[in-house]
Amino acid sequence: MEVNKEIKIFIVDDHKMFLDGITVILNNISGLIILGVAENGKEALKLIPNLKPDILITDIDMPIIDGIELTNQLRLSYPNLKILAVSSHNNSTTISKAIKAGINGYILKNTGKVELLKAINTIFNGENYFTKEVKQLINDSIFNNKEAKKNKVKLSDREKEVLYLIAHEKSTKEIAEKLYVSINTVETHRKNLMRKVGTKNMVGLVKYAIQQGLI
Amino acid sequence: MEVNKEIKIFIVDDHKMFLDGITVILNNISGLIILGVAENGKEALKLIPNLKPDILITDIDMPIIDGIELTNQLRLSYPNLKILAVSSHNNSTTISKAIKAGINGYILKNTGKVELLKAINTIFNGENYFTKEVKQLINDSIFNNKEAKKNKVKLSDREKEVLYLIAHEKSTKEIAEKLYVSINTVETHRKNLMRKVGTKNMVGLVKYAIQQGLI
DNA sequence: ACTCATGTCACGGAAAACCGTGATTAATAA
DNA sequence: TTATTAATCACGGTTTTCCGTGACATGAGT
Repeated sequence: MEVNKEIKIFIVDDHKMFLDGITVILNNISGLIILGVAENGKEALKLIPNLKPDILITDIDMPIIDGIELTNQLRLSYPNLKILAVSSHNNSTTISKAIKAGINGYILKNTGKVELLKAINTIFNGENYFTKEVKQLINDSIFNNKEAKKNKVKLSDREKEVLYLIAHEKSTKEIAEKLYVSINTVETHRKNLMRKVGTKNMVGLVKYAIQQGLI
Repeated sequence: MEVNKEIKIFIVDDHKMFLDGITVILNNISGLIILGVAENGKEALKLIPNLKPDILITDIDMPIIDGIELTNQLRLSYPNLKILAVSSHNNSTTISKAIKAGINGYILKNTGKVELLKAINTIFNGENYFTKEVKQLINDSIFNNKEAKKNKVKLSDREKEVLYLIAHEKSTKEIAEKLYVSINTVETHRKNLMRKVGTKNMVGLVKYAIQQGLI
């Protein structure tokens, strides 16, 4: 088992215990290299230009320069730097700001090591990683539009069944036959689905179904 | 940073060097526990019932009882056991058999540690994990149907544009207005899209668009 | 020179989706 | 008890999608 790439990491946190803990954890994982650490944003800004890490793991709540301000200052100069925010609490305003600043991931301090590794791997591979709770908040508060409404509606079992079949490219007629009900009934379900989901056609329904993981 | 869960792992490989290597690597990662190892399938079948691992990492090519046979024998008795196949070569027949046997993941021996960890985390969380090359093979050979064709077709720029708008819930009329062409033209594009993608309606197009990351 | 893909447009008909409105039954929640 | 929901069905009308078929111009590649 060869190592293809080593991920160079820089960590910023004003809590020394946390800093030490995460450093030990990540140091014991080959494939990862801790290039350096800092206890505040100012120090981080000095060190990062020379060290050129792949990933910056930063606390959000820090004195003077917090994680968001740090991200803002780094984002333009280092567009390829992946920034993983680690925070002890999750309020939507902070998360919203962090996302706007351009972080690539956001996890909570009470999440396990397994998820930390997953987050690191994910953002290193160019994707964003947000922990489950944060995803929920994003849906609930930032996307305060159609999306939010989409996620609030409750579909009945029958409606889910119909939606599932729609998303599997079945026509109304086919669905009616499959469920042993009339075409009119299926059309009513479809209408109700569109009303609940907030869309005007099948395309919206399919997108919703995929987004919700119903297919 | 607390550890939520520890992942219990059992490893089978007839190459002792590989076995030692992977054991050392994984032992250095907290969150993972190597419960035991075996150099052949028979030995593994003896040890696994007592050790009850979460994840079995097994080589595919082994004498007497190979990884696929091992999977077949374990799958029924231990439905919750996650099995990660590790193989040095990737031919579609083997992969096909492995998937039918019920493995949860398939990676290659030349992949890095980072991906190994990703695979372990992924299958531990109940999802399947297949390395990129394997995914490609799956698409090319096993799903020798619509899916394969879907991934082979080339859409023209204009078609992609139309597909993008379709997936954004625009009607033919709206698309025609937006692109300054006639409705007939948009319908032709849509027809060609459906022909190329291999579907009979908008639902299939949207699913394709999402799958291809066009929206 | 010829073929092929692309992009444009047209026509007609069948099928399906879309929309509004209303109704019945059963079960459940307030 | 009353109100709400889920699930069922109906009807009529409009709009859109779906399908086949054909045509023309352009440009790139063989």
